[in-house]
Amino acid sequence: MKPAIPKGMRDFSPSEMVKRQYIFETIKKVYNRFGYQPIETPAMENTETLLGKYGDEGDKLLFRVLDNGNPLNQITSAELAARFGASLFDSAAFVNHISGKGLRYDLTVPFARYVVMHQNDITFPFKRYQIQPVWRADRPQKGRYREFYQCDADVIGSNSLLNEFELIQMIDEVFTALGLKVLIQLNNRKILQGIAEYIGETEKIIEITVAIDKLDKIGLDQVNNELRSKGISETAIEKLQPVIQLKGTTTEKINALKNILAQSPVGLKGIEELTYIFDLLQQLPLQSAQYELELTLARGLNYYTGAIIEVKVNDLRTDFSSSVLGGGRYDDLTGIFGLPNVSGVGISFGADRIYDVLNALNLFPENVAATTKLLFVNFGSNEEKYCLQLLGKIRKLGITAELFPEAAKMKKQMGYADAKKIPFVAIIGDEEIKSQTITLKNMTTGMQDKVDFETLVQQLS
RNA sequence: GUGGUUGUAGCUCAGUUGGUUAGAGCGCCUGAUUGUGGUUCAGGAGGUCGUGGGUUCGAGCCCCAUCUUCCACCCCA
Repeated sequence: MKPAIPKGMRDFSPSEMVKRQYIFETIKKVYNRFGYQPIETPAMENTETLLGKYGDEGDKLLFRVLDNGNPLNQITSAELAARFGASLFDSAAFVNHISGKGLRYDLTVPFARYVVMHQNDITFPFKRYQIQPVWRADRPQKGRYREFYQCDADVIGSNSLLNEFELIQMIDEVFTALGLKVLIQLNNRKILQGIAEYIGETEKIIEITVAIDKLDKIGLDQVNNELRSKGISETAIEKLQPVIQLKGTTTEKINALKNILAQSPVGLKGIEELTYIFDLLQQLPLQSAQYELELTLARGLNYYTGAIIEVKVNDLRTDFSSSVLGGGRYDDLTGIFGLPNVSGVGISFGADRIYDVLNALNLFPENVAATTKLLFVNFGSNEEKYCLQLLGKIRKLGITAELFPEAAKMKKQMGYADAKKIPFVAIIGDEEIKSQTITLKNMTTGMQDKVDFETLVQQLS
């Protein structure tokens, strides 16, 4: 049979893995330094944990896993025939009947489930990070994969806005370390709700936010058309115009919003929250990340209730427009799992997109590919044993070294070192063993020398 | 889910209006060089032309279906 992998999923070769690990390590280090602790959850969750958490669109994108055994055995053939034959055959119910679990769609919902299940062992506020793949049955395209890694950090059990601030600091730390210029866009769901109230369409907040989220992409006219098609009244749309077109500095925008939302307690609360965060950012400036208030930022996920965070690449050398991070606050995510009134706030780096951007911009450091430093040529069993001793010593000193596993032709062994870009080769035969020396060849210059062990170590470190 | 696009050697790609035995570059293997890679030279292996149907005397090329690639929409990291 012909080897293949499922649509939208990828293999990663060594040259890619060293770069990927560099990203993961950078993020992990920052998370650790801020006191976040790692957890992992299983690739699969029960269907009922997943369903209904990401909206109708999200439900469609869930990978469903067929029950083990033959789930159809549980249905009698008569029943099946009746269901299939009936015009009202409920395919969704049928799928649920034969599939009790699915691949996780994100890390936030499994985390909420985790928190509820382990609430007695957790000290709140609980700061956790989680770096694992998630799966979405989306059509693959630029910056979009069916299997990709999210790098989440969340704080659960604290309402303090200091958490939002800390998350923003971590975003800055990570992208500064990676050398990537980014723009952190901030918004607040409460402000969006206030705007919906202000224009008299409180019920349509989701439709409104989804539409205005596209302002950048499709322009004002198209946004208004979409609002109309969602049944928003003309007067509401008219009232909305000056709001979504607000220009100026963050302070100017906020001042304008204070007037507009003066009658909306929720809206004012949102402004207060944002102001608090912006004040902190002013007192303790970020290292390299830019930030702004972006009123059209909505995010699709239903569960955000406060802060909304999104990060975009801010480098003219690339037109990569997808977000490389998303996040926000969700006041009652654990409620549906039976633990009400616990607030959480978190962020999620999209590692695969960050990889694509760093690669396009050539921002991976040269030395990420820290490969083998020294290869011992293998001449046979006697020489092998001798080399193994030296190899052990070298590795103890922290130098990456290997012995070619068979006494192949010299050409083959040298070719291996060359292909693997190993900078030094140690050639040890009878002669060298007798004289207690090592013939050390520098593969870049092509020069070689007889040296003792100390000199060898010196050359390699 | 909607619209478009792609598939020929390990990789990148040629392949004429449908016509004999499907090519190139790179890579790989062997040798020139039995303790010396990257350069050079000589030779060699490697293809169900994504898959399944159809049209035709004849299909890599035309038609249909399907899978895959990439892109846009929806949505999103």
